[in-house]
Amino acid sequence: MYARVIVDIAHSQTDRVFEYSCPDDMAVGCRVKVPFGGRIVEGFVIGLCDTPSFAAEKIKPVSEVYDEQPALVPECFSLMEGIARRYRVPRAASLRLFLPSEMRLGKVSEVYRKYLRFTGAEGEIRASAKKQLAALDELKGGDKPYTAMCERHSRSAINALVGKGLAEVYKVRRNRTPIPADGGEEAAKTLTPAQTAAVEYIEKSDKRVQLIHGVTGSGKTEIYLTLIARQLAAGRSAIFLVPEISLTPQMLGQLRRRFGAQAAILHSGLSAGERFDEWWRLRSGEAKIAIGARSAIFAPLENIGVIIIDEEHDSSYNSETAPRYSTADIAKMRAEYNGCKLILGSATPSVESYIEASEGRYGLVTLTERINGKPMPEILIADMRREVRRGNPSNLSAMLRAELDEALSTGNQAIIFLNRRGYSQTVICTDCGYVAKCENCDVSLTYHSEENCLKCHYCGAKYRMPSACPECGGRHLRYSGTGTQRVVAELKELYPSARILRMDNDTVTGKDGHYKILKSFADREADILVGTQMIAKGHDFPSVTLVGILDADMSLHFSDYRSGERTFQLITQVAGRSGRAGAKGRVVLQTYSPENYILRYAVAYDYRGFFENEVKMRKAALFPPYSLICRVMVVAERDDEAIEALREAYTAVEKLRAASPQEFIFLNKMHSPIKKIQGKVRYQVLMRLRTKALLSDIYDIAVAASKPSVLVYVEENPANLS
DNA sequence: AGCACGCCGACT
DNA sequence: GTCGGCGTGCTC
Repeated sequence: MYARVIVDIAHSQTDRVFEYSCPDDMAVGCRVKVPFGGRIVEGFVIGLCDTPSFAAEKIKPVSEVYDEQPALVPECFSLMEGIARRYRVPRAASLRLFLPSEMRLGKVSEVYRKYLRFTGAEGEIRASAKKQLAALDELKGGDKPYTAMCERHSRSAINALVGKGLAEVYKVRRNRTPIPADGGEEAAKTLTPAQTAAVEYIEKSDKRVQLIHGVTGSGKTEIYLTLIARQLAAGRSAIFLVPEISLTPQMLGQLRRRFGAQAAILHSGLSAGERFDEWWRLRSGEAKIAIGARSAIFAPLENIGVIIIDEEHDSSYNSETAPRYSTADIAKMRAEYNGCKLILGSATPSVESYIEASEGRYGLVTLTERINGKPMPEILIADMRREVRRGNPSNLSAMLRAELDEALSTGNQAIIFLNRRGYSQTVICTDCGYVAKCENCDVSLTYHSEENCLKCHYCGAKYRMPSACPECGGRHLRYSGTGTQRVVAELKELYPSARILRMDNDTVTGKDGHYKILKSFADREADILVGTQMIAKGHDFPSVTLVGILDADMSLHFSDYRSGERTFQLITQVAGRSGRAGAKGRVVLQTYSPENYILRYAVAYDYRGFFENEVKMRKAALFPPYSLICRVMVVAERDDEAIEALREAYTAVEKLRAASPQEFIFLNKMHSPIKKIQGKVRYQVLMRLRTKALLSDIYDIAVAASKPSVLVYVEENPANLS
């Protein structure tokens, strides 16, 4: 028997199948150790054959087999090919996605618990061997843990029994299963007519992908859970994906209560051992539901009955390291392979997905009513231009302050949203115009008042806050642009008795930091929560009646075709935090562009209106999905090497354009908007293409232009252009 | 990716 | 005369 092996070396030159002789009981999907060019490396058995296709005398034997049960499910091999081809990575790199990282290099092994069992064999025990007799007697009453038996009867006695064949040791894998079901079991809730209709529609539909567009609080989760439960009942498994930030203990506890040990959780907050065990519970079939962030799409499940991607518009579903896969793409491949549905859910679907649904390629479920029947909070627009004219230097408009007064005096809570951490965005010298910049990155530094220092938000470097301008020695350094720390300072002055909590990257520390702050706010240990993007995701705060959005414009004026979409999503999501249970909520939206159409649609909760406008705009201007924006990034330590690689890539793309000029709407090479990050220079070839026809050629160009010292990679419709 | 094999400069 | 630089090439 011969094993067809992919060695675990992610390099184009080793990205081939190697053949090794192996025992006849070898199984496809096992991890093995094999001799490879004078050393031993890990590999994956991707196939078996009886006759080798390589000179038999050169074939070596597999040196070690890791897994009793193959770690890789059969589906992995078809996905491996798909990913390797689609994203131009070696097959070893695509196979690594299917294994938890701690499983490679033998970092974590399984934890076993040894048990003793009476074999039933007849054997001689002298009457004087009292300990052995007593131990055997106990064993006859049932299997016992090995260590406990040793303590009770001494190890020598136990080993003597084993030696005589009267008892035997067997191992049971012990699971380090995280997040116990604390509150017992939770029964399925009765579905509303709208939810029932949604489940029925989805199950009857013949479309592979289903989009659920449901307003905040419309009960999407219960639909997901019902779909999962029904697949489990049919003997199939399920994958449930949420953005990393939504994997809160509350959310996981809810799933544990509902599905018990059938749910396995895969996420970065777990210890290596926990993650390993949860993974094996899925692989062995003990658990049937994989819950996690993006990477859980690679869960080792067979016979998948449904795949769910909640908050499908969330950008965390795109991988930022090679292979730069889109989770929905992988999910589609898996849904196709398993013949199951892929459910995409969101209160603000991505324009791309909604186009697919509105043109009939995806099924579409629309939920317009909230479960509790409460209307969506009213969104008021505060015109900040008028505040400036009135001479209000504050970051808080008169309208927001009046609403804050009201909320606090009635004993309710408020959330203030501002997507910028730190105290001030930058420090500028009003004498000479000097702006403090990072030495490693081409960005201005953010002032942090708590540590009285300047921080770089791209590389984390800290600098001492200068007392005078380093350029001209001037003493007039001005804090320009507001961050969360400054808002907190301002609120403290205005509301000295209010308890204020801040949540951003600086206050969220440790794996539960995020949750701790939210819990403390939910427990009413604070009156006002000031935070960045991370407060926008679906957490329920029943007593929040006011949400303030300080600079709704910030994302609006980026020169990015998705800025309108992002702004709409952000406002809708943040607004959804207000008035979920009790009194009617309010939202104050501060802006310098109150007439902007994106804001108008957001205020009216008019997704359709926003969508139709957006589609018209993108069609007319040929923006995605009516074109493909493609960026070849060149990142290197040395400027000359980067420029050389950039030239090479650009010349190759130009050659493509000469051959098919009709494909190109735009092509240029340039510095990236942020010229340097973490000491590495960044250049790009930017292009807009009519179709995906040339995409694979572009990937080839990037592979060809990269070197060990120069990273060259392709981004399709990049989420940001930094 | 690594490691071997292989051909040209400064050292005991 | 040797030790060692890292350029090319192979790994079942």
